[in-house]
Order: sequence, then C-alpha cells, then structure tokens
Amino acid sequence: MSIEAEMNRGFLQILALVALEESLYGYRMLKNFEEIGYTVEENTLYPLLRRLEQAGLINSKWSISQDRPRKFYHITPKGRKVREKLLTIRRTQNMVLEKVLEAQKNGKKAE
Amino acid sequence: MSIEAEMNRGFLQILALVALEESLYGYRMLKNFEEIGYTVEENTLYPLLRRLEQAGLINSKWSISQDRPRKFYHITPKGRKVREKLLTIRRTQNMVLEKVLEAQKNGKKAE
DNA sequence: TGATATACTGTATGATATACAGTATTGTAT
DNA sequence: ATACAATACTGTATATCATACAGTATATCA
Repeated sequence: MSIEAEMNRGFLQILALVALEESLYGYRMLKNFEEIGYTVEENTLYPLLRRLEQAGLINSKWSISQDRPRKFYHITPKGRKVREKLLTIRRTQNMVLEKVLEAQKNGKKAE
Repeated sequence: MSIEAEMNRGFLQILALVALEESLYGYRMLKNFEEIGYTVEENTLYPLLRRLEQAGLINSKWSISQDRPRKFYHITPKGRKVREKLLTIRRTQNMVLEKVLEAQKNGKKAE
C-alpha cells in the first residue's frame, strides 16, 4: 500500500457513517462518492461495510423488491455516537495541522 | 486497534512531514505535538519516522554535540513533494465530507 | 541512591486497505 | 440469440501499518 493510499484509512469510515444516515446499498455509495469527486474502490468499501456492521455501527437488510437483490445499509444509534466522535477527532486534527502549518510559515528558524 | 485509533493513520504522516521542515528529533516532536493538543504515542511516532526515512521522505543524522545522543530528522525534496500531495488529498477529503454532511442536513429523505 | 524523564532500538501482533477470484443478474450492442 | 459490459455482491489472501512489548542508556533531582 502506498503512502497516499494510506490516507483513505480512517476517512472512509467517517464518510460511510455520514452517508448511511440515508439507507444505501454499497454500489450506490460507490457511485455517489464518485460523483462528488471521491473515487473509492469496491475492494475497499465492501469489506469496510462488513466491518462496520460487525461492529454494530450499521445494520443491513436485503431488498428483493427491485430488479436485483441489493443489500441496504443504515446507521445504528451506536453508529451515530461513533460518527460524532470521529468527526470531532477529524476537526481536532484539522486544527492541529493548521497550527503546525502556520508555525512553519512564520519561520521557526529564527529561534 | 479501535475505530478511533484508526484515525491516526494517514494523518500523522502529514503532520510529521510538515513539522520536519524544521530539524527535529523524535522526542521533541512528541512534546511539540502534545503542547498543541495532539498526543501521539512514541510507539506510533518512532516506527513512523523509521518508515518515512526508509521511503526517502526524510533523512536523519545523529547529533552528539548535546548532553545526550539525539537523532535529528529533516524533510527531503522527495518528502516535500509527497507532503504537498498528501495535503491536497486531505483538503479534497475535507471538501467531500462537507458536501456529504451538507446533503444530509438538507434532508435527502424527501427524494 | 534510586526513581523519573529523556531518547532511542528491535521485533511481535492484530487490524485494515487492497488484491484476487468468483457468482449471478441486467442492459446493450451485434 | 448472443456475447459483453455494468451492476451488485461474496469470500479469502496479502502486505502494511498503529500499537504493543521488551530492552538500552544517559540525565536530573529528591
């Protein structure tokens, strides 16, 4: 795995938990994310969904009413709690990153 | 590893590459990050620094001029390139996240 | 003098992104 | 009608990384 690919870790968890406030099946999420400029591989998303379900953060049910069987996922109350925690972590990280970038710009060399 | 801990992945790479525009040794980075509100475990940072060096993104030299031997790290040109790429990825992710959060707020249920 | 902080090293473990291989249906072009 | 791409999944394998664990050695201060 490349250093750039490593960036997906953590982030896709949040994205999925936010998106699954609405009921969605895997393939649809994939296409939705792609539309808004974030391409995710199915090899990444499907196993993630399985893990999130195992952790009780989302649940699933098969829908056979449509033309083709689809597994719809939806966030659970536990998932909502974790989602808020993750969003907080992410925002803290953004603030920390801004601070360190700012410190560089203001030239620490002088010290 | 918990889902929350997973959030470190990717992020600490960027943070280190930004911080190492200035020459620093591991323990100092640890304390710097702690000061600005981001606690990192040494078990996380030290192996990361080894990996970044192996990948040629940072280099190191021992300093024995002080009271105690310290390994100072510094970013390489290659490291700067990767850093910019990672910052771009991070910013894209933030934008994508905002979009999905916004879409939820504006109630997709009606559709 | 003995505990605590500093400042590292090396290897092990477990979780995850991605890879690989496979199943089955639907829609479209030939 | 028939092949081909797109849809929509499943299951297991591999490699990388965060974290754990264990260890070394000097400095500081009660």
